[in-house]
Amino acid sequence: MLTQRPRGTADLLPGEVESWRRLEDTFREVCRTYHYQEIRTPIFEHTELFARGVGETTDIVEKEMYTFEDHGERSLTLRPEGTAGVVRAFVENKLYGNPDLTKLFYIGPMFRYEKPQKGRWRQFHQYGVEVLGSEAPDVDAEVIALGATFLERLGLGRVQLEMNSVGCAECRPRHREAMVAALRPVADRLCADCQSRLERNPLRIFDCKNESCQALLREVNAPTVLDCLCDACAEHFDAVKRLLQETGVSYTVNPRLVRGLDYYTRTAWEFIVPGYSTVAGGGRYNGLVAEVGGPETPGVGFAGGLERALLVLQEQGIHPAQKSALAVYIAVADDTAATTAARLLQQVREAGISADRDYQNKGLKAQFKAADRLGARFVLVLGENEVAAGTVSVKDLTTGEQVAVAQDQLVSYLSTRV
RNA sequence: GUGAGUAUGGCGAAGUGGUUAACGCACCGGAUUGUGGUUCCGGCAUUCGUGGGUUCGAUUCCCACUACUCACCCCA
Repeated sequence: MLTQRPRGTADLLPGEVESWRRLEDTFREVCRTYHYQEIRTPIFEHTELFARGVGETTDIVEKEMYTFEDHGERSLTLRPEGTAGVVRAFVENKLYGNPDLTKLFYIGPMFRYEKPQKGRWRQFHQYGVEVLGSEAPDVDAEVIALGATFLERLGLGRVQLEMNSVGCAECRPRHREAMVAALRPVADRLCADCQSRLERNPLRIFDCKNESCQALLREVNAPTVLDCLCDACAEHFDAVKRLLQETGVSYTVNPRLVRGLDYYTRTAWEFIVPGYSTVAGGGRYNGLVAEVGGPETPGVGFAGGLERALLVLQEQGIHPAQKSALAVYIAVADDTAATTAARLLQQVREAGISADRDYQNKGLKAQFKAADRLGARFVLVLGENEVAAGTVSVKDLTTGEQVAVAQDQLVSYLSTRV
């Protein structure tokens, strides 16, 4: 236990961290061009915020939250997603007072108590954006375009955008009723999972992999949400689709697409890597700000998983970044050169050139091996001879050539060659 | 929460109810003087996830636990 990380967590070792940084840098850069600003909110919040915001009946709230009590007997929860905290910060800091739209992005760890498996962790990381203050379909389209641009720039390759509209407080209940009404009479012919879905989230039945359930849906001619959309929602959805077409973002409409959080209204979408899984998802949430106690404010956003994006990249054989190479390795051939070596090492480093040395009293041969292993470009050899002559032997490992350089010329010699 | 599989040195991976647990990679040392990447030679698990049990004897058989992996539910 002592030497074992908690289940569902991961150590990011040197060599992996570089890939993460590249992804984060790319996301920040895309957000900059879309003019979104970074926000950092706490990793834990009052439990109530997620219960209310994400939805009491969602799986996240029902069984996946990391909840604990602090010494003041407050119930706190490690954030399972990013939107609730951002919306809370928006309300608490009265960002709604800003005459402009609030356009934010974030990157950080999220926590869900789940059984870990491929691409699924208890501590995982999401990048995401939220726009607060506009109902315009143009904003939905912008947020989607931002996500598509990011995934494309990452090099994820074939990513599909699936779109749906889940309606609003007016049309959604209507659809639910219609579906339940259609399926209730034949409920006993649904699989066990779908029978519980019928009560909890009928829309999910469309997602069932069981062919008999699909056949039953066709048989009773079950309506999709899109069939039940009110005029305003239908119009909004049409506008979003039209805008995507005009900006060159391709998509498919999937009337069976559902999202796991209660707060979504109208537009919902997922970015899917075919044959693998969803790498990002989002939607509009017009009721959430009011739900957590702020003024009626529409919002829209999306979030994606860093681990999943990285996994897809890895499976495609793309290794975004590697460990940084070392420019200079100082090899000490003789104890009498130790202080000179320390001095030169410091000078080289101060000149902005990466440099390292042996601290394990290795033989010269072993020091060369180490330099080679570390990918060093130059090895500086210092021994009795060099100290006596006031020089340093500089060997270029890529060519094998070695020259003597005056110690006081070393930095300028290296600067022009590194 | 449900189901299945796996668990041997830093990594990968063979293997057997019984004196010294293959091999590969990595690592360390050497092949005469202060020089790497190739080659050659040598070294490197009193120990087979943890705890019980069966047995004269178990790393190999049984049980429990833990962890990991995969799938389902759901999701990033």
